[in-house]
Amino acid sequence: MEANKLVIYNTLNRQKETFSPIHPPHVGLYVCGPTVYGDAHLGHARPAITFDILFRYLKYLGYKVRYVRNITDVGHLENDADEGEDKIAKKARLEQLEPMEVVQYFTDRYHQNMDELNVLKPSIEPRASGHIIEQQELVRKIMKNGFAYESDGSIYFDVEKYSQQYPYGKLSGRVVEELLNTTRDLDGQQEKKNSFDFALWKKAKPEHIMRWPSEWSDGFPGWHLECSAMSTKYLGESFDIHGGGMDLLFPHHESEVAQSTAANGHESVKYWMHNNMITINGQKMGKSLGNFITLEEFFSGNHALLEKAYSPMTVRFFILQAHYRSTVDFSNEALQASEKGLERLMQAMSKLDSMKPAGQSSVNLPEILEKCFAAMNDDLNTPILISYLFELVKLINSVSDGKQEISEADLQSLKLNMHLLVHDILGLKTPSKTENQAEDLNEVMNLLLQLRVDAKNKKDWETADKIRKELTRLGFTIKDTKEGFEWSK
RNA sequence: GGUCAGUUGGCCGAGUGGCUAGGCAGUGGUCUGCAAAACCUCGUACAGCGGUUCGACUCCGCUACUGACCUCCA
Repeated sequence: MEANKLVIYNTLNRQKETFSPIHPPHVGLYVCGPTVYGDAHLGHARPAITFDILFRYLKYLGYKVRYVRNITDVGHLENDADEGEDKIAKKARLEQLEPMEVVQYFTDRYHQNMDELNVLKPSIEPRASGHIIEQQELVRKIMKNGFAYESDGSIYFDVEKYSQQYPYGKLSGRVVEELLNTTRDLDGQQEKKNSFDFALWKKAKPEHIMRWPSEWSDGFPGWHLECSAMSTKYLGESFDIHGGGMDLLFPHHESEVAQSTAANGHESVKYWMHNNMITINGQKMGKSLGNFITLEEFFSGNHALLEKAYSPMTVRFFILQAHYRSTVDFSNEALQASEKGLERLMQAMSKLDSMKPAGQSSVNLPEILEKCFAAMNDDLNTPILISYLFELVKLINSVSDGKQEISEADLQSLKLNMHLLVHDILGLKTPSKTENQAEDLNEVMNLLLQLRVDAKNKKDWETADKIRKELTRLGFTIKDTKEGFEWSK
């Protein structure tokens, strides 16, 4: 197919490269998923949607994709007074819940948000807590290869030793010597040989609830280990694409590279892809900054910074209107611009079916369509794709108005490709109105019956009777009351 | 402080060594009983200062500003 035309930006080499899978037609894709100890916010939507587009597009190109996106439900130290305490455990204790109860709750909420955003489910969604054995196995492997050491029940990765043999920092562009001077104090510092060494296995403190037995200590896996262990388990020692947010580049992904290389003797990932951040007032939207707006709040409009509610599709479209490697700044004005643009696009989509072919096409449709796919092939340039879609919107509207013509063959192609591009590849759908339908019907019925009351007041019996008769014919029961009216169906 | 990005018209946001991004808002029209929608039209923006070039918003350098990472964070 056109598979060989896809070009993606590989963080590893800081340049665009032609995508060529290791074992065509199969593609292995791993993306860092959420840490489920809080509601997903707008920032979480970005990688989910970015890699959803990649997943969809790769499938369109004919690849057989195995998409793995993990759920992080264990580990990750918290950098505050409760030094060394597991995030999940802390939240659980505060709320008097079982850790797994918290995990379940937020995982379900995350899934619901993703469904609303029309993000396809990954092929496998492994949990870190379900892969402790694999992670321990990986620790042993790294130790056996001599790149880790034990210190008071914890196992640390020996960055210095590793860097003598392999280039530590090649992904994020760090230099080991510089790291020496720039690393802050962390828990367990005194146990490490070097401040930049990172934990593979951490001994649990007494108050730490989530813990597993091991030959080193009762503890929990290190902060970066789960992705290495699970990607290897489901995609193999070498796989095609690893994605995630730019903020994970260092130290998370750098450490993954080191772990995999230390364990296997070679790197595991061919293409690293990183989405940029969503900013709010020019600053990163993030948990630690406390300036985030949850997806739930976007959908309901229930947040001080939101002028109104924004539908999941508006949020999705908003994100797709920027390239995934650019930051995108949140504002009500920008959201509302997206909302209106999306509406125009979707209205054109609904006109497609009633379009009539006539004569010769007044535009070069194949050329525009070619540009659409060229945009996708160019590192998933969705904003460019969308700009061409709006050209097609103009075409659809003009043909519908009888101001332009389209040939039979082009019309078929237009329908097919608009559907493909808008629904299948961009994953945009017409918002479901079912929830509002009952309310809408109520409004419409009240309006109609009020008109009937007005007619009765004017003794316009003909109009009043016509309304009742037609509604009755449609299966409604209309009852006049002293106060006005009642209706049922 | 180190590393890496970015600075585009009212807002958002692409891209390119010379030729229209696109959306939203705004202008003036067509259409229309009115309105809306749709379509057409208009706006000549690329942080500042140097340099390379026939020509730079696009390449190079410097300056300013903003941000990301260096610590959990998408």
